[in-house]
Amino acid sequence: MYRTHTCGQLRKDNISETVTLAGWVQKIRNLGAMTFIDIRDRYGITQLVVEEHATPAVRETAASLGREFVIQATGRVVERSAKNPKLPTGEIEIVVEELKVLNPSLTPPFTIEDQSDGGDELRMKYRFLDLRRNPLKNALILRHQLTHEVRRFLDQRGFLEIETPYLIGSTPEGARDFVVPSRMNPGEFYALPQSPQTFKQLLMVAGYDRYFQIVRCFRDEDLRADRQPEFTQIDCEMSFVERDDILEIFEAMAKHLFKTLLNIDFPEAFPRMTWADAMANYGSDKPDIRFGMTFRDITKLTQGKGFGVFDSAEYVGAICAEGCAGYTRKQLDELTEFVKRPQVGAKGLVYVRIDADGHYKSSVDKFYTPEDLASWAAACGAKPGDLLLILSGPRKQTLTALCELRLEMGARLGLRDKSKFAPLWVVDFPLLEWDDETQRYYAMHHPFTSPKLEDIDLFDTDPGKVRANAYDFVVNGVEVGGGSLRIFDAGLQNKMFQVLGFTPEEAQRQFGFLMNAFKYGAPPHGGIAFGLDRWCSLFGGADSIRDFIAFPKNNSGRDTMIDAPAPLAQAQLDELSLEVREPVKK
RNA sequence: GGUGUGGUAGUUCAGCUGGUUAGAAUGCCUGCCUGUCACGCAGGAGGUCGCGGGUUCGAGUCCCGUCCAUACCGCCA
Repeated sequence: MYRTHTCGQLRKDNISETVTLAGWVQKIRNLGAMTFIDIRDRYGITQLVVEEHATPAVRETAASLGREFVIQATGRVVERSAKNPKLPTGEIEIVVEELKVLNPSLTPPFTIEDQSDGGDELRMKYRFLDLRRNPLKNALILRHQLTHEVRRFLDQRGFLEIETPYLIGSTPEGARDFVVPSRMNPGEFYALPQSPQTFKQLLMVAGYDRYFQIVRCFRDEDLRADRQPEFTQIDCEMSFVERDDILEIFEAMAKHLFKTLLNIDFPEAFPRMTWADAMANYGSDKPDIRFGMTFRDITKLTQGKGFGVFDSAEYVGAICAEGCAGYTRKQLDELTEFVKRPQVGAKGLVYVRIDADGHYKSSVDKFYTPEDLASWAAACGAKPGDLLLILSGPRKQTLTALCELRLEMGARLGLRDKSKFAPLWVVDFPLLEWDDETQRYYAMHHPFTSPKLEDIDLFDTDPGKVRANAYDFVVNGVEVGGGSLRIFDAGLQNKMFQVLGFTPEEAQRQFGFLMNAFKYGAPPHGGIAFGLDRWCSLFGGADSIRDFIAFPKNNSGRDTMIDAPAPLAQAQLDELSLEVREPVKK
């Protein structure tokens, strides 16, 4: 038997018991005649003490130890004379009678502590050591609890977890596919799924009316802090449901997760906002509604007074920063620099200060009377002490820039508190999105999304105006889920492909299997998929999803620990009928 | 594909307008220490300044290129 207890288990109640612990050496403090050894495992840390009267063998072994050695110690649990309130086991220690090195360790390249001294790159290369640290351990525990609660919740409501294939066919729509060569079919390729979308729809046709899967998805696109090439979705689909049936059940799931993982109650229904309102008031399809500061369109109020910048602008929008009238010249200059950054993309920033005594001071005093400024303030609901920040230009671009400015102001004013959660449903997304480059419409969600029936006439006149039965679940400005009602009529699906510029032959080749299935009694259905990694980072109060994935990829899509991707041997290439055009430079 | 930031002991970093032998902290090694828990004290080892080229009497420092990392933009149905 390697151990009788874990390193986080022993308390005062165990005093005078003889126990055996096994774990890693966290720290050695040699005081000469006596040596303290902190032994660590997944469950905690316990202090071992090797006293002067220990056997020579024990003392010799103790002297030979280094950090991260795997050891086994047997001894008696005693009450400490000097207690450590920082440790759950801090009231006791083990007086070592037997000590064994189960395996030595090289000195780790960084410290295995909550605040490690190692940089990201190094810790990634030695991920197996990094995972010994509490922050990563806790992140993985959170992930486990989250998936466990999801399964529990959905199982109780009759959802079946069904696996779908990872080796499927490639489709050009959407993100780039990761591709896998087929040895048995030379020159042909599988693709890894970007999502199990079509398979879950086929399961609906098959009659499995409540399906879910916690499933890996793959997208060969550039990475971000919150984007990995392989990521995990909580993928769900239901039959014989309308939109609100889906929103209600998954709202209940979200509330269950908030309650069980963070002990946060949401007694009210989550707010719902149309996509059009989200864009007009927040300039984003995933607004952070932890704070207000919504946009006000003051285009009409600002034009015709001789200020060329506003007069020629398609859109003039303002936000009201409460209590910021005291902003200094320097702070306003900083904000101007901020909005001019290429990522924000505004040309300049106009401000109006409403001083405590009700006087107005703006950067455009030359062009506007105090009455003009007062009318803007009234439109924005501003009061003395507030600051209006105004951007102008082409509508779409200005809304985006104003969104960035709003988020920046929210951050500066401390309104984006990570311990607060503001969930939101964004509904009625547009069905299609025009792409200037390729001069065609693309499905905003995916090509199986059902249009709203009342908009169906617009298909022939103004396809860009057609709204979809599509919805996103947004928390604190992060898109954590999205879904839609699906098209279940072969004729309508054909129409959709037509609008997307597919010839009937192309549609048949790529999605014929689905269209064919729809001819055999497809029920009305719809679903939603949640980003598990993002949900973890949100609950864990982190900006990056990487810490919630045991073995993530770096920014270049590489795993530096196992050194993947890597070139293939020629024999392997030959077997796969592959030729590498340019040798890999290394 | 683009923009910004970074790359100097094992590790995290400092190193000014170019100028003797490139520093600190921590880790590591040795010795001392009976109540430590960021133990303490004394000593020691440890460097291709990412790589290549250029400017210069002289480059960690300036210039060009390149590689790597990272945040963002494009991209992500």
